[in-house]
Amino acid sequence: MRIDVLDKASAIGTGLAGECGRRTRTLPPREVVFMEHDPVRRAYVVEDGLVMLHHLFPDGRRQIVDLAGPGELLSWEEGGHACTAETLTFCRITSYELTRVDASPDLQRDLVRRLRRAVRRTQEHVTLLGRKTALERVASLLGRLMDIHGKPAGQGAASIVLPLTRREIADHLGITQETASRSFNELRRRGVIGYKAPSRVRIENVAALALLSGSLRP
Amino acid sequence: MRIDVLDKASAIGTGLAGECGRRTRTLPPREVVFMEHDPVRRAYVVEDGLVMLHHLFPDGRRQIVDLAGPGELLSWEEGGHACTAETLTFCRITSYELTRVDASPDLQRDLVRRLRRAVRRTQEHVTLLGRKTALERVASLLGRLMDIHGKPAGQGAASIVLPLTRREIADHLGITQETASRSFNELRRRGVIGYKAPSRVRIENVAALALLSGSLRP
DNA sequence: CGTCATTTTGAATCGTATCAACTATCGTGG
DNA sequence: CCACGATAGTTGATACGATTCAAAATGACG
Repeated sequence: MRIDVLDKASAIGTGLAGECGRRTRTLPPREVVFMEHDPVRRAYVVEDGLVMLHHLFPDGRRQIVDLAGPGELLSWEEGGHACTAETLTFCRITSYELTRVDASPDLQRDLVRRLRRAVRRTQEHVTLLGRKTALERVASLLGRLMDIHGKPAGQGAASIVLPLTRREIADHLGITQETASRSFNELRRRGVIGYKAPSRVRIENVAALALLSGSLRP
Repeated sequence: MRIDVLDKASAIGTGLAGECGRRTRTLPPREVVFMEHDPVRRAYVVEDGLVMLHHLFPDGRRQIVDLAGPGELLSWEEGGHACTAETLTFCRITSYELTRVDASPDLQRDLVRRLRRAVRRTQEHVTLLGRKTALERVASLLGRLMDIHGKPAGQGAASIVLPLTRREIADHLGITQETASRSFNELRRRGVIGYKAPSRVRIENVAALALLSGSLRP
């Protein structure tokens, strides 16, 4: 069945390789976009869907360094890729040949804007990892996914489908899957969120969630 | 006395504001370059010295998000500054008016290269905060400061002067000052480093330090 | 409807934080 | 130049949040 999805995707896969080194691809969930250590030849922008950037330690520890949603730059580093990029949902990803980027000031300006946003996003994640509690981390992530993904569900509520497992959430937030699970349940116990299936979360109280995510005045 | 240094610096302070919105300033240690929430008007590159970027939580928690050494981009974010920048040593900092950056492709290319390095640096810090132990964090920081700052001291040894207090090191590494201090002493106990004054560290065994900093195959 | 992966829960343990001295260092003024 | 107070660093005892290990419960999917 995994194979089926892959084949289906390959069919859609080839985008129009039209002008100046731009390429758009559609990928199924759990597909590798590029691998750690690969040379960086293109800049990737997520048009639609959610992609994770992760780094694996030699001893098995894993850090999901960044999540990139629609409009966000996935990677445009110096030297080889420092992380592996993998889709979490069906994705449309546009990439630009780096040699061509230099030639087009307009394109460069656009990518720089996205790159600057990526810096800010990553810096914010640094403050999350450096100084937030487990509960604050989970609340922060839910807030971010809500902004990217969430559909309004009336009365200051919203619903989101989590495309990450508890394990992946943990590896993004610098905690363990058990702690992630306990934090979700704690948020539920407090009435901030609700869910029957672990991946279909309803934010019952958006304001409370924002408060719990730290970095907001109490 | 603090006043004296400031005055001295002000004297050196004004750089040649020559071509196209570039400005170079020399600042004494512990001087604010720009403040959180200030609008971003310039891109800053550290020519010489060490600068920290830090973010303050409303409840007093602090995260030192980044350290920028010679040749490294300090800030060029979207929107207002997310962090305050403060010198740790005497610094020479060049900044470029953003409106002029757009106009000069050469300058833009140069800054983009530095910006891409900043992303990688910050991503590496994410993995440090997400998945490393206190000892690994301190070892990693010493390794980085050695690369920036360190002077060879024979037989695979090096000496560095730490321009950060234990408290600042802790706020950079997502630990407490006590844990930072204990980690330093643990490294000393193991013979990896040595010091009499807390800020004048000698790396006795560079290879062992690299090994302890994690992310290296054992 | 059975199998496998994911999630949850519980209990014990561990690493780091916290709180509280104590010591060392440094800049300052007597 | 030395004594002083202030700041920074170290150390110890205890507490707590998160991890670890184990097992049960739930959910996804053929």
